[in-house]
Amino acid sequence: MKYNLIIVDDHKMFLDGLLSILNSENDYNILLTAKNGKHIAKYLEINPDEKIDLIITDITMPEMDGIALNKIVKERKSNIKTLVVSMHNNPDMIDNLIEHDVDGYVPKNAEKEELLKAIQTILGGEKYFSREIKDIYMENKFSKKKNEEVKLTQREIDVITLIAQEFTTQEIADKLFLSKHTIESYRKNLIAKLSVRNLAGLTKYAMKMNYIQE
Amino acid sequence: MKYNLIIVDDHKMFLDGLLSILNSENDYNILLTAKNGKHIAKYLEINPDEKIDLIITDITMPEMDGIALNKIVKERKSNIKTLVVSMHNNPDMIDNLIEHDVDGYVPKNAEKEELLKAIQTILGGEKYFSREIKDIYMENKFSKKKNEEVKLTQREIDVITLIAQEFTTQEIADKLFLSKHTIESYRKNLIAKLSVRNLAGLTKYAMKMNYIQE
DNA sequence: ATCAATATCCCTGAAAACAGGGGTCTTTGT
DNA sequence: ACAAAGACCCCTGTTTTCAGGGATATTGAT
Repeated sequence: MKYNLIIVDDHKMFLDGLLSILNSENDYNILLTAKNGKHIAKYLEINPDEKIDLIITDITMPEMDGIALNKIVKERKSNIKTLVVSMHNNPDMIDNLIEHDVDGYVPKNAEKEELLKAIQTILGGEKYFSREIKDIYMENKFSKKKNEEVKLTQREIDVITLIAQEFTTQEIADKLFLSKHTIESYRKNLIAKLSVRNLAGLTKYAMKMNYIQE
Repeated sequence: MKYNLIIVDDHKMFLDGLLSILNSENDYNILLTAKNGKHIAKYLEINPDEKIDLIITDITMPEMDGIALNKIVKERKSNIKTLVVSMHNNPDMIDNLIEHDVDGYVPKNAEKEELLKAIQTILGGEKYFSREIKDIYMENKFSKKKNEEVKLTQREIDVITLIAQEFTTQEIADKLFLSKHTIESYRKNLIAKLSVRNLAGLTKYAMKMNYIQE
């Protein structure tokens, strides 16, 4: 009996690569491929009883990315394993995935052999993370300890986002229906919390955290 | 007689994808694959007389990226065609490639058929760019006209870099052995030139231009 | 030789940011 | 039930930014 796999990736050529690797193995049956997580989420909803063993997914995809997909799968269908194959090694993404019980993570520049090993390991019930990914995860956890878990409230995120979008204090106050003084307080707290010196530091933080895109 | 191709990409799995696509065609002989442009540049140097028809390359790679590789190939071996296959659609990268006579550009999310068409077109002596890439290129040229080529002097780059690194005006003045007033003038000019509103805008520009990494 | 671009410096006044305090009220967890 | 955390507001005084005008000296290209 073959394992049923689903592959999600918005890069056609990469998909072809994965397919050619997996088709040369006999144990895997590719149920479905898709360009984004939304298709898969829908599919799982419509076919609740189908036996699906593993979903292999990229991270950056239009509409619904791999982070969101993994979250949904683990919340609704925790018996389905998930393996992320991505070229991104953003520590926060990795952290998010691991917190949401992803079963494995292999970078896209990994050897074919490692990918197959990851799949086998995961289907065997264990987790598989590439050395590189483990290192990034640990490094991140370690340095987070030093920074003493800087966590912003939603309101603070609102304010820092607007600051990074080049709005003045008064404009932000108007937008949020708050007093100018309140915004000044938030800015002051943000600068202290994030250990930066001024607007430039706040802006960089906002970019790093993807509060703004530009 | 087969065409001799070289493929450069640091993502093993993607390489496998390309190989499986191209091996199923009979016209192509894959001479060599590599993980970065440096290997290829070396290879071309050592084997100056080998008949090479086309180099297919990614853009982001360690050591020597696709931009640099294309430049070198076109400068030293202009008879070798180059095709970029990348998921990046940064207008400046595309612009750079086209200025340096790249023969084609196909995004990684293109269909297999489009890739093959691109290769055939290029080997036939014409250029091939995906609709998407052409659009980005034209859009960029068009909007550049509007923005009237914002070009910063080296000194301005120095100043904006330090600003984005969170230094105060006085600190920047000290570092550059200039008066505080001079830095203020530079900042004023930068804000005008770049059509931004404040430090946040300057910081974002500096990041976009890679003046700072963080 | 000359002209444009660049680099440098200065001033004023208004607006904004910043440091460092103060506070109330509501929500949330235990 | 009560403490902690968050959201919200205010004040004073200093520093910095920003818009708007200047100016001069050097350099590079035509």
